[in-house]
Amino acid sequence: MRICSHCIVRNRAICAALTHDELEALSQLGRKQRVVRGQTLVWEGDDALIVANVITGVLKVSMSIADGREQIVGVVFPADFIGRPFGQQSPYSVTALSDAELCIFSRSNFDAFARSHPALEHKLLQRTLEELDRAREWMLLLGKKTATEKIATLLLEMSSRLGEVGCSVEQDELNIFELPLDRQQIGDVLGLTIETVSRQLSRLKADGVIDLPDRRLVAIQNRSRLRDLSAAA
Amino acid sequence: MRICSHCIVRNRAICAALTHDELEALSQLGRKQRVVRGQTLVWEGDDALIVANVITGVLKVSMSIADGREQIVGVVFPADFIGRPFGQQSPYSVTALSDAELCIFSRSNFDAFARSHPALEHKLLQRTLEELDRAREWMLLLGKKTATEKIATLLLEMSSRLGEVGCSVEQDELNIFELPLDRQQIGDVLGLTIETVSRQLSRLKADGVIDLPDRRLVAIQNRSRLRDLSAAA
DNA sequence: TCAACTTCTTGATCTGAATCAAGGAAGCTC
DNA sequence: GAGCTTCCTTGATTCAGATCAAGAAGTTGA
Repeated sequence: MRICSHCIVRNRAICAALTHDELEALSQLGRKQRVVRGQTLVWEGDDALIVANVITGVLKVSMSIADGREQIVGVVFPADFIGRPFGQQSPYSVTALSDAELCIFSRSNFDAFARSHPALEHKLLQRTLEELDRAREWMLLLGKKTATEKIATLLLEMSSRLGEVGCSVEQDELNIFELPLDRQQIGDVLGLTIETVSRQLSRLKADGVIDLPDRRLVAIQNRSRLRDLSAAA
Repeated sequence: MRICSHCIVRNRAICAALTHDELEALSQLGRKQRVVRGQTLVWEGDDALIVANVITGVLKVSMSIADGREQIVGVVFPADFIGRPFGQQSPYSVTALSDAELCIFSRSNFDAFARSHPALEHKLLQRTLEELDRAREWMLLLGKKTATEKIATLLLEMSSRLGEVGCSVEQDELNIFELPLDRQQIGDVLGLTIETVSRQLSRLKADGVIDLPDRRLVAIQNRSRLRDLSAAA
């Protein structure tokens, strides 16, 4: 892996904190890896052996209860960081929602490198703080929002997160996008059943707030109405 | 503030990362402050002007929706860190649940100090990663657990968190403890109403799993049963 | 000691979302 | 292009927890 300078997420991933030489050193530790949709990289409770940067694709972070109930606790996009540095076990599973390309490191190598490169740790800290903010925002959604508000919030969030693309740090709010989640997974993100998700989406479509050209596509037709429905702060 | 060496949380707070001289320097930036129960240190959406270490007392971190619905997204104990470093606004409020003593810093001073002391940033990163793990664990609870499971999980969590005390890094699981939350706040942590909380607690008492000697005290009488009820992983 | 208040408990009823139950539509395979 | 399979939608019914309502228990203060 000696191609960081061509990496399409180089300006947005945590690697952006490093100098040319440092980047070269880090790249020696990592390797590029493709994963296919459905593949699980890390299992909940297993030793946390790897960390990675996402180059392309979308992955889910999930936790579950012994009887099989599952909650998706994070959705990971290009330029995001995956894994649990400085921890022996991973408290969650990480699974690809689409085919994806990762820049993967052994956790112990990465931990050591990070400890000796404060600029990288600083970026990682900022990422983790942002991730914590997002997790807490989602706790508000899970604990207090209605099904309609949950769906509206998710659609707006997806529109925004999927708008961060390529190398640029800029982002757009997309008005038409492909959901990286099927209906069951939407339910697992929002704490709803698949039937409730389907009904809510049908109703938003019937009300002309969105259109659903096919199973995965969403077109936002009335963003301000959607924002009202989301009970955003 | 030149008394860090006598601080009762010195071994457990993030300051433990610092040498004697560094600690001296940091202490010049901070001041000790008392807050009373109910006092709000930081308001959701306001500029994030301060950060702090908790010396004694318990505080809540909360987020809310415009119509007043509130979700408690974190409970902060002695030796924990409060605030949103490296961010302009605080996305959440921080309010004292009991009288408390804090070691308080201006955020900008703290940010600058942290950036030039990697060992401190490293500790802060570890804290933030642990906090993120806890937030995600709570997302599983909010999204997928029943009222009984939620209450059982909270009681076990409180028993464990309140057992981390004083200067020592050791901890116990307490079998009798005082809840730092009233019934409404328990509801706001768990995504339940006050009535449901009250009913669930009454039922656990009737079943002999716990005792409730008064409004705030909880005695765990059958921990393994409580653990079963919590649907722990 | 009592009045006013706050907090908590308990009961009755309601309701939003879950569950149960059929189908329908889109993709794949052979 | 017939038959699977997977995913999604829609309808009927149920139920866990919310809401509405009343009072009990504890607290504060004169």
